[in-house]
Amino acid sequence: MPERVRIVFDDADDVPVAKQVPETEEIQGSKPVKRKDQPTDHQKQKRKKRKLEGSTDTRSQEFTSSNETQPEPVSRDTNEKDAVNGVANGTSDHLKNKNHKTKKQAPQGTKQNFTSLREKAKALYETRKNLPIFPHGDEIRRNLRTNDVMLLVGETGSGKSTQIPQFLVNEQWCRPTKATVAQDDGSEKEMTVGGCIAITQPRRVAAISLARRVAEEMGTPLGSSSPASKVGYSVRFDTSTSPSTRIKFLTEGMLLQEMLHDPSLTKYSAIVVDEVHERGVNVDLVLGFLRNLVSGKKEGRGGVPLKVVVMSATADMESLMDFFKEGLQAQGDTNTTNGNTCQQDSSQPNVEGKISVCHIKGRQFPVKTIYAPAPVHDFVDAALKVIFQIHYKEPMPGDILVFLTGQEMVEALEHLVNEYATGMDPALPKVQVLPLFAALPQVAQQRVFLPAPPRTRKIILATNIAETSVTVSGVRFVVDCGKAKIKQFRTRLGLDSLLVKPISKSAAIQRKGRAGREAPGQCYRLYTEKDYLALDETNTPEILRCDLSQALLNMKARGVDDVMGFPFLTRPPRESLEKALLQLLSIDALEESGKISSIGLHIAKLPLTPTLGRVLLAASEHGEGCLLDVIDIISCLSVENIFLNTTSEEKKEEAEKARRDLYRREGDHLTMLATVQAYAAENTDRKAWAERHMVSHRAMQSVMDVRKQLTTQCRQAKLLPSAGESRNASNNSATREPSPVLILQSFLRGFSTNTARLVPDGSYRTVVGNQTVAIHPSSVLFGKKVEAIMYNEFVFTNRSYARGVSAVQMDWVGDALTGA
DNA sequence: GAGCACTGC
Repeated sequence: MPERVRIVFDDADDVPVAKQVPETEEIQGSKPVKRKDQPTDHQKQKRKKRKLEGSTDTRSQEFTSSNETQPEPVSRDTNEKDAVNGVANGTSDHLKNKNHKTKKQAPQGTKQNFTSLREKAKALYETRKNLPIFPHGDEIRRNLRTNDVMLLVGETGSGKSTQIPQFLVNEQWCRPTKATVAQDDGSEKEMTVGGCIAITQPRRVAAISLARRVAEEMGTPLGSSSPASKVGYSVRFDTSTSPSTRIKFLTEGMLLQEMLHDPSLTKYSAIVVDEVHERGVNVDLVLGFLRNLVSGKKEGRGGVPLKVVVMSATADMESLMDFFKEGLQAQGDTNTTNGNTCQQDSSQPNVEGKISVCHIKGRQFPVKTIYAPAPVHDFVDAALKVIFQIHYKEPMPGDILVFLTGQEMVEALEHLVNEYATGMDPALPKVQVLPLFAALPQVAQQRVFLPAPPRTRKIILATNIAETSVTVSGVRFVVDCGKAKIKQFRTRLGLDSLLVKPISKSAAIQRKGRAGREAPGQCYRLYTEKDYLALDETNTPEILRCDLSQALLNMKARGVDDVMGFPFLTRPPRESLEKALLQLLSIDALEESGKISSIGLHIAKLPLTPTLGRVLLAASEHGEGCLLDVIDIISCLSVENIFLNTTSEEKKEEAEKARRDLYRREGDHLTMLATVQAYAAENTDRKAWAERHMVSHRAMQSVMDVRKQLTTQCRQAKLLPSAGESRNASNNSATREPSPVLILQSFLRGFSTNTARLVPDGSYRTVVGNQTVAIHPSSVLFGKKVEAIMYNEFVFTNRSYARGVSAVQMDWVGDALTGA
């Protein structure tokens, strides 16, 4: 077997080396720590030249090398956070001992507790001082004293997420200020404005772990653990703050939610928007609202300025600069009606001076890039060759991380690598293949983090989950296929497409950076350098790829009536905006005038898509029992798949058997209801119950969280009687029979356009648009023929699929479409 | 006969 692999490589050796020296990507500076043995750039150039003239380095004959040495601006710094945590763990043992000693004298004393917190913070200060951003503290403070807006490029490992809030928290402008604030009704009110700093994060875990770290560095307890805590966080289902909180980490969605109640963000003196380069829809909305705030008159803040710091890991700051400049200009020259914005910066000195830009180098080991000499068509085959090429030639240690497009490819390659490895020379180190994708059970995902057995190289086969969400240590080799599956909403068809597309340059750089976390590394790109240079610079912002109805409802709820005039960092096509407006109109979230309706306002407050929110309100009209049932179903729909994947044929049969008592012939919605109710009724061991029924316990825990949140909100909105009021016995879900007709009719109020009818040839055609759609194989209705179906999602992968499907009657669909 | 990745008072 190994022979075969070798032969493949020998073939490749005949490929002539067509090496071009790249003009780009050779940026000086930012040397990683502890690298005395590294050659200088001059030496590297020399070596590169030698290689071109025909070196003995066999590696370069298979893959041309661009010899990138500089740490590129690697986006997304989960790394940074991990690195920081790693150091923290290193010191904490030592501190724990200290702690232990002092505890003997005053075991329970709060005072003692604070002393140890301070000691720990003191020790951490030494680490903080070494962060690349640390020397920039004064400069950053100085800039923000005069400017309200600051753009900061901080590469991976620069320490920006943890240090910026600490740099600013003791500034004069960050103190709470008494101000006279204009109220909505025109009256004025004396109130305190400012005092807090908010830092937004795209992910929950990041928000929580950063808060924990910053609390440690500041020597303060975390969040709600003490009323004196200065650092807290707020994410969905988990808010931990205190009356003394001055620094708060929150998810972008949480900040939007806060803005719904306090549009002027009166609690805050500064908002730090971190990781903007990820460009989720929420961050685009946050930036639009913040631009309006900083360039407005700030009546809602009694004139107290709000400082905005926008942080990104990629250097693409020009568009952000223009974005904020435009807002401040509009404020500055209200008299000028000149349509052309000034090209020359110097002609707008007032505006220019209000925005500062700061660039902080990161800390990353160099990663050498090796390109495929010719375009690759079979990624599985190409990756297999490269994996063994690395394994044969490169010394241990050094794990390999392979980026592939999806589960299918991961499993195919896993199979092949294992097959080759069985015939490998026993003298060679062993290999351990570890698949990694989101649908993999948690336990299997965790295996990636365990150290490999002795003399074993880990080979991690991952989807783009490893690009942002998960950091694996020990990786020195990255193999990148250059593609990813990307979900795109197609307005015209009203469906989501999940297609394999080339990644962006910044994603390629991000993937490559995963090899240089702990030591110099190598990145094998399974595409040519020419193809790399042709990639888009950045990922397509989500706002161009998704259904905009939720974003628009969000804006309408904040009083933005002219959504076409909203300051979008990237403006979605007019067609998408119009489609979303029509969609909102069709569910009565907007009035004919385009203003938000009372129904719309209600829906905007729910943590649901507008359609699901509409369903919830429709269900409330059918009584308490129906609403409770619909909440159960909606909770499932807003969570990942609750049923575990069935990989093998026998497992599939096993699952069918285990779930038989949960399946409902009416379809997926009532099946979900039966599952939630059975799970909730299980009072002894829910985990065991889930395992028995091949239901994901993790997903069900999330379902229960959402269910609780929605129930609470419905009680507050008086859609349900308050918790204290005794429930009508007939409404107890354990004893009451659900009404499938009422439930499905409630769903049709939101999903009337997501319906299809059976046509004589046995296929389904959408009622609106007459497109062919197939029931997704994961549905309980898969292979069944009913008069008509209603579905939650319309997805195009290899063909058009309806997911989340229930049987409905055509006359219900007719009623729902005509609004009867 | 099939599942890129996140997120929400």
